[in-house]
Amino acid sequence: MARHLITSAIPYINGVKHLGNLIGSQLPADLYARYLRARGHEVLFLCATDEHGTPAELAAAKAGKPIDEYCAEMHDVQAEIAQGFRLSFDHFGRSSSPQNHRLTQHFAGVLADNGLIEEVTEEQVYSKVDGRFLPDRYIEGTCPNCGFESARGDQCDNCTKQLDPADLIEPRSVISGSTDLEKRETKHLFLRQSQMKDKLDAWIESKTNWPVLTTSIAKKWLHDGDGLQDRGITRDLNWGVPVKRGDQDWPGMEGKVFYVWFDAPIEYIACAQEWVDAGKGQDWERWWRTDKGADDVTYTQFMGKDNVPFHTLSFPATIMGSGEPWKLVDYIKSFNYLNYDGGQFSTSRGRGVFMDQALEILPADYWRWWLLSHTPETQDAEFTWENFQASVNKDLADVLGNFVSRITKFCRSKFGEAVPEAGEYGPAERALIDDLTHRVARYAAQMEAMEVRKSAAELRAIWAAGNEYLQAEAPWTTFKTNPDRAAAQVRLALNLIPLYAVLSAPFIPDASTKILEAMRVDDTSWPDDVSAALARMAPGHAFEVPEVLFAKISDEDREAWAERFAGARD
RNA sequence: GGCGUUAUAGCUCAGUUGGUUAGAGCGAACGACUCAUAAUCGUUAGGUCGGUGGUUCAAGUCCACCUAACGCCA
Repeated sequence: MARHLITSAIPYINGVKHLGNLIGSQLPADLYARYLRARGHEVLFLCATDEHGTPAELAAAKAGKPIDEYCAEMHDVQAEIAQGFRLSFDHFGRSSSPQNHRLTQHFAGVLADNGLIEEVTEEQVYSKVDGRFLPDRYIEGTCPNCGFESARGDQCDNCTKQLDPADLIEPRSVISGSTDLEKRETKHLFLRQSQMKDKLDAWIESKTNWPVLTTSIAKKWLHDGDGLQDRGITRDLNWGVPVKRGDQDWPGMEGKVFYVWFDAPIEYIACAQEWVDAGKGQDWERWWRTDKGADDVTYTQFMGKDNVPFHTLSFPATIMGSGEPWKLVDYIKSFNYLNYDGGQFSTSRGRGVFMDQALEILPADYWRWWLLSHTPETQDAEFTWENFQASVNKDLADVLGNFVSRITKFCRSKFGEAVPEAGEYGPAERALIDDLTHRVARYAAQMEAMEVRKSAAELRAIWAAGNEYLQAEAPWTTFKTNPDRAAAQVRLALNLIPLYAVLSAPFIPDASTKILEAMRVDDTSWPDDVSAALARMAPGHAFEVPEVLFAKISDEDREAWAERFAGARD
């Protein structure tokens, strides 16, 4: 029994996320959390919404709502969708929480005390009409290079030339369209990451068991060009954590907030406080303070590759720089991208399947299985409707669903809806148990190692082993000449069902529950002893033939969905 | 323009530090079975591992160049 802290990258607040976001962090994190709980470990699995920053402000403005109201609503929407996908967070927090405000200000304070914060004065574009500074990409104008009229301040979308807002002809605010812009001086805080480069470098070097995707990205940022750069951690915005030095005002920083990338990872810690304050647990420091019990915690983070720099460098710089005994991450599992039918998922163009839409058309288990069994672990992966339909129909409906169906129905017709008691197990049964013992051990090892696709493949092989056994032993034939022998075969095959349900629960929790209910099995303990686990349903144990577990996806459905999600959302 | 990633059977993907006849699932063909969601099980076919050259006793696995796709950056 060990203690595991697990966090998933926190999704941004401005809208429903697509399947690529889901498989890139939350879903594999959930798989791991469920597996570890099933093995009897103590798990704290946290996630939250990332609520600060300009995109959130603009999304709220577009929705015609105050920013705080908008975020509260979107948080509830995302929380409900997460529940719909059965993401088993112990708490789904908010980076805008008072706990995170205090903690973020605390970290900034101690970092400043340790000489790791620098005040820098720079010029930025200010829009008088909007009453705010404008980030580069929120300034538009005519491209000096190609004449394109909607070139953004950072780059022209037409000729791809990189631009400075000052280059634009007739620059205007994207927010209001106002051309009344000017350059103003503004002061910001920078986190002196460069001071900690060697320490971070040594730390990354020591993580020899991390995925190469994780370490290679970290090393690139550490060593490329001039090496790790200091990073601005404040912005001229209204919505965010007000800049304070601990609980003291920060002279010269009035009206400014911390940059979203500074406060977002700190929410991992604040979220544990929210978890306690919500009455769901107690003593969050036992998970986060190595001086208060977190020394024996194993902390694992899950994220897409775009988030790796912040988790391998920026956030550790914050933790290390504080000089306080906060828990550092032990393992970072990162993922590549999921592409949609030959291209990228696109939130802006509505291309691909979004989480709410996915749940509208199919139960969560279908998505969980396909996504997890195709997780982009070693390279970018590809979602196509043909592949989705084929995989789900074959794996879930045919291999697993039909297995449950065929053996329960056969038993019902020959022996009734209870486990038959006649007959003894012979060599074939012992061989199956032996085979499954090895397979379950391999499955556990893959899950332990967070090898998601390999775990899924092994689980499928375990399902198939039941079909192989039935096909080879053919109880329907045996029954004609030796009913007792058939009874023993059916008894073993029936017992495979709850075994499969328990093993499969991290992947397909709903189906697992349905199966166990139909089999009337309450014992969901992990099958450390496969032989014993296959005796869970004793002779005479009554069960019900379950409803069809997984209906197949028809060609008509597939074609309709492919068309619906090709682009231009709603 | 610079940097980086990827390119393995029709499809989706595995292939530790270079080492026997390159693997899996799906799809295909054929066969078996008929309990089951026309499901299952078995067998077979299919790849000069993007191209060229090089290092090595030995390269999908290292190096150079080329091509293609994608990504990041100034």
